[in-house]
Amino acid sequence: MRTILKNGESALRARGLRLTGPRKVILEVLRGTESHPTAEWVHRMVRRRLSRVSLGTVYRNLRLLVAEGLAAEIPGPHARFDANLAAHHHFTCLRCGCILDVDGPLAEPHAAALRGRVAARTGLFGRCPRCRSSRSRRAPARRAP
Amino acid sequence: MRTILKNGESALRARGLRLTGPRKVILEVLRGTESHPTAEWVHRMVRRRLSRVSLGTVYRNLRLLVAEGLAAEIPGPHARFDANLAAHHHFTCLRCGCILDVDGPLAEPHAAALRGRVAARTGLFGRCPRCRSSRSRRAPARRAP
DNA sequence: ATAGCTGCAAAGTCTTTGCATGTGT
DNA sequence: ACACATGCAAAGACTTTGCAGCTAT
Repeated sequence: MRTILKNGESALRARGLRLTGPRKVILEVLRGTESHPTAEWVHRMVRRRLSRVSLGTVYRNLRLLVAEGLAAEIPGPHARFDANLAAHHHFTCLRCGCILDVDGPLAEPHAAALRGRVAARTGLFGRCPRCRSSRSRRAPARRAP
Repeated sequence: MRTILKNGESALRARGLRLTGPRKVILEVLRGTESHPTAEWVHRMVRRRLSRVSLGTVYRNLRLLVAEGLAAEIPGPHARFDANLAAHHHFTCLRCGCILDVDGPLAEPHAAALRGRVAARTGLFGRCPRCRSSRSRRAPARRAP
């Protein structure tokens, strides 16, 4: 954890970006979770430590981390962010909204297009096993966060 | 084409949905393109034939087609829609926004989760070959539509 | 000192909805 | 007839941005 944070921090420094309080906490929150939090969830967590941080700042920093390659974004309304850059994919259920990590590699020929430093910015969409086996038209309770 | 439309129309009828002018044209436009149009693009095309159709109606019908399983949606701001339900995947470039079709199957174990009638509602995100080879930070001209 | 950040709030962008009016069946 | 659809415009949800005041370096 310490190492991870150091990495993130030095990565920022190396690019001439400042290590402000809000930014540091945002990075820590993002790296400290296995979930794929929304900006709002990150905001809530950050506020537990720095109560005056605004949602705007959270968005700005999240986008900055993505732009710098330090985090991945899962597009969509309620975009989710992920600091786990080890190559993996996300499966997003279009019905209940849950997100599952998928570790395996993709089959060629797409794998080639996904390798490299942006490899983690990937996603798969469909319906999760739970929703597929459920008959109702309504989605099951939406998973947090 | 005739068959395809008939299929779509009877599928709607079978569910007790009406075949109104706007709805018919929206379905035709969607089935008549290989691109992955946004709601706005569909709206423009529909208006060439029925000039009074509103964007709201286009959205309503697009969502209805997705809900009925007659079209797939690629989530995100500027959501894109696709009436090609043959199993395939979409690769979306996070920088320039282009979308490429990918025909191959996915590697296990995710493939299992994607098979079946919702198999087409899938997507891959990353950076397209063009953007990956380009050095600039700005995205190349956004591809139409 | 000073370029970069931040909080705040206002403005955007894309999408959904309410309501009165139309229209397939 | 009458339930379902539509057009219009207003409301929403989420995200971005302008600006004046802070703050790492």
